[in-house]
Amino acid sequence: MAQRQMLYFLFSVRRCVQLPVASRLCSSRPQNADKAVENVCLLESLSSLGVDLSSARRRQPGVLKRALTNEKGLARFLQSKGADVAAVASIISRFPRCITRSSEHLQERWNLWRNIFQSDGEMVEILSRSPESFFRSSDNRNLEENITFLKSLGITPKDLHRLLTTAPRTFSNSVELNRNMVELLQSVCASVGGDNQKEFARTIISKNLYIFIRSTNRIRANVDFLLSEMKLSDSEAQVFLQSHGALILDLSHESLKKNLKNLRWKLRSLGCGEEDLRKMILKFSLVLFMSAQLLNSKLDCFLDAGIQIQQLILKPKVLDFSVENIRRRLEQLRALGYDFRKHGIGVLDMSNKRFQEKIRRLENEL
DNA sequence: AACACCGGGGTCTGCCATTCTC
DNA sequence: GAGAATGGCAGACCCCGGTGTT
Repeated sequence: MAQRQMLYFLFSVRRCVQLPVASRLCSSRPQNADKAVENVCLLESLSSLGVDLSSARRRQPGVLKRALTNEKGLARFLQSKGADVAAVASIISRFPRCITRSSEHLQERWNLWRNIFQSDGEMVEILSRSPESFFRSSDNRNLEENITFLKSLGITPKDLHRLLTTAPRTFSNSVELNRNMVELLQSVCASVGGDNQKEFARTIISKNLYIFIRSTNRIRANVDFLLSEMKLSDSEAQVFLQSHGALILDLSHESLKKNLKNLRWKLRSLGCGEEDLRKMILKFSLVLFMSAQLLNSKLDCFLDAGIQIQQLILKPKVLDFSVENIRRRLEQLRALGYDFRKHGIGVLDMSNKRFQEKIRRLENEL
């Protein structure tokens, strides 16, 4: 008991609480010899929780050598929040360092996240999905500052929730990293003549929830590339970046270059020029998101069905649907003798429900 | 009623390399 | 020097329906 009180004292004076409270002190060897050796008691304890030791060892071998850990406390904590035994085992197996967090630390971090979520269950779901996002950093002050910072940008509670749900890693980034990203976005805004930098950044974040888990280098490279390749005017650039263009920034720089190169090549081979390329991208930026192979196979589906490339350039949104969906629809329309030259391709740009209704109407007309 | 325009919603981790800290 | 903390990367859409117009 005295030992435990001593531990309590030690933890309370540390800035980043990492040590366990109600943990096992089981070390059968002297300190020095212990260094390179796994803690047998810990291994047994983890096994009893159903942890996949080989997975844990492969990911973070150092954790298995620690004398002090809090796996039991962690398990109790997570179970009290609604996680089942299998979920706890899976979390530890995938991010073993989580067992080095004290119960107080866990409670505090949980509370900080919980302010943004609706329920514990929702959080358990995210933690099970991505244990690393929650546990990788032990800095609760940084987490708090992050939330304050993100709120200060004017991000709505709804978007904050979406951000934490979709890209939970954002909240484990250092505030500096996140701030750098916002500053980059604001400088981009200024460089394209925008006057409301805050609004600009907020819009891009809301459109692209993954932005904070990308590097500023990537975003900068992609923005520079897109603006110079597409020769956009300031106002075009502002609109583009604040709509679907925001999503394109996610791509690895190499993929973006590759995809644009392919699209340019494909259009040229069909007799189109730079203006057609620009038109297509501005109308439906996500055309750049598609891999060369996927894009080409979709375009070929349409062309093979007798649709003109100019029709696709004017209505590129039809490329948004999956190849299977496109094939199915084209087949249904072919069976009905649908004439795209006469009726256009708008029929292909509908939700499935609406499309099937349209097919029924066409059948009745026959 | 049928169509066109438009924007929204879901989705993303697990690993490696480097830097920091003790 | 070991382990912890942090930054960065690969991978590469699809679908729905509200609403205004004709």
